[in-house]
Amino acid sequence: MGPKMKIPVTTVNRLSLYLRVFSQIEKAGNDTISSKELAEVSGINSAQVRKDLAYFGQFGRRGVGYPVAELKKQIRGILGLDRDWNAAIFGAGRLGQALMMYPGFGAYSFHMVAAFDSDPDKISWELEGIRIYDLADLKRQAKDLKIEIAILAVPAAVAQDVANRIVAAKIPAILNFAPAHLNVPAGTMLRNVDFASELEALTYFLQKT
Amino acid sequence: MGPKMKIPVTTVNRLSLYLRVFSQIEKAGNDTISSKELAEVSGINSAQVRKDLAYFGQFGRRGVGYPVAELKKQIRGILGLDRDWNAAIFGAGRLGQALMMYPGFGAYSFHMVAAFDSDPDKISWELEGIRIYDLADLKRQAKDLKIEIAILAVPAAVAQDVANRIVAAKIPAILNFAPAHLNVPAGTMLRNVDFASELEALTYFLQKT
DNA sequence: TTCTGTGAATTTATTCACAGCA
DNA sequence: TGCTGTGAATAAATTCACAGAA
Repeated sequence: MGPKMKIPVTTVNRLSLYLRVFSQIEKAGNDTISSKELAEVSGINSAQVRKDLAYFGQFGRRGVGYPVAELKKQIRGILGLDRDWNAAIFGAGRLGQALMMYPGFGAYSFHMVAAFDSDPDKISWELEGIRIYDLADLKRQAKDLKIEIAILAVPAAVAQDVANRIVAAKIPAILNFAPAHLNVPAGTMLRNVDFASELEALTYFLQKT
Repeated sequence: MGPKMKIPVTTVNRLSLYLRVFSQIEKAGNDTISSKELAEVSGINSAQVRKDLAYFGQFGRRGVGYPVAELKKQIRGILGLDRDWNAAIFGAGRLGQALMMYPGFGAYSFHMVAAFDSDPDKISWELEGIRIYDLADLKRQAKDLKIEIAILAVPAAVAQDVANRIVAAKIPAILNFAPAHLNVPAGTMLRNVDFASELEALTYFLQKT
């Protein structure tokens, strides 16, 4: 399968699901896993699993399955997790602070290099070894600290404005936690983590019971 | 369009997006909005917007557009946000505590009635007026407090176990914040909020720049 | 005219089903 | 035999394109 082939976004999302599943079943000790087994624990069709993996190479062996350790390493490589990424938190309010302390980030391949806020009472503080900078200094710090990912945890009302500054500072990716819809130019990567939206989908389906 | 028609999940997700967009543009003052305008700010095709809304009724007027206030009310009703939902947090660690304090929940239609943990140092505490109960008491409290939504913020390693207890306590919906893949029976609604997974998708696309 | 509501066409994603390798 | 890798079939979601109401 050629390296130029276009990969569906849904496939990329499932690759991280497979990583989760691996860390959950790894103890089980088998050093290979079949697409059928991986599919069952993931709640996905087995042909889908094979197709997802086949986009990136021939990792499996017919009659045997996939070597777990090797496959895990491959997926991490595909997702770009074989190196560290510099991230910064925007908004040092409650959510931002909780995210600064969240052990999950460090545990994966993310290095939290800074936080930004515009509240003078917060600026220059440090939390979990992460310094809080003035948002007004963003352009300089983004360059000096080589920030690659912006984690946006500001109130919805100012989210678009802060996003604009992030774009202007040439940070190429934003993970948005604010319950707001952001418009960013094509060159900027954007993903949303919207609790409220997920809850709203839950209540829609709950209603129909 | 008949009420028996099956609604795509993607449509339900977009309905909450439209609500976000409304609260962002409401100040602009116009009392109607066209599918084209709504599509533009939402980053969606205008036929998609019309189709999404048409699943639930004929809310628009040809040549005019959709009445904003009315449409907003309709969407809230469709999503089940015209009444309150009792939710409880599972896991009173850092993430759980941050979620307990998160103003967003109350602001929408969610009422946080309890938290659960199994750490004796945390049990019986209260945070933001939310009492922390012993996880062992879940079955009784779930019934007494009429918990309808479980917000899971425990470590990944115990997430499946706590999810099993939630299912056993007959709570019909789970919003999972743990970076773990959960298996739940068909009668239980499950949605995942996985920061790490979103970051991993970002790095995949960042790599290719 | 403008803009909705919606069938038809298209694109994208998932699942089937099987040839071929270990 | 057991399982991958992958074309072909199917299903689902999106977009086009236009008839018809205001």
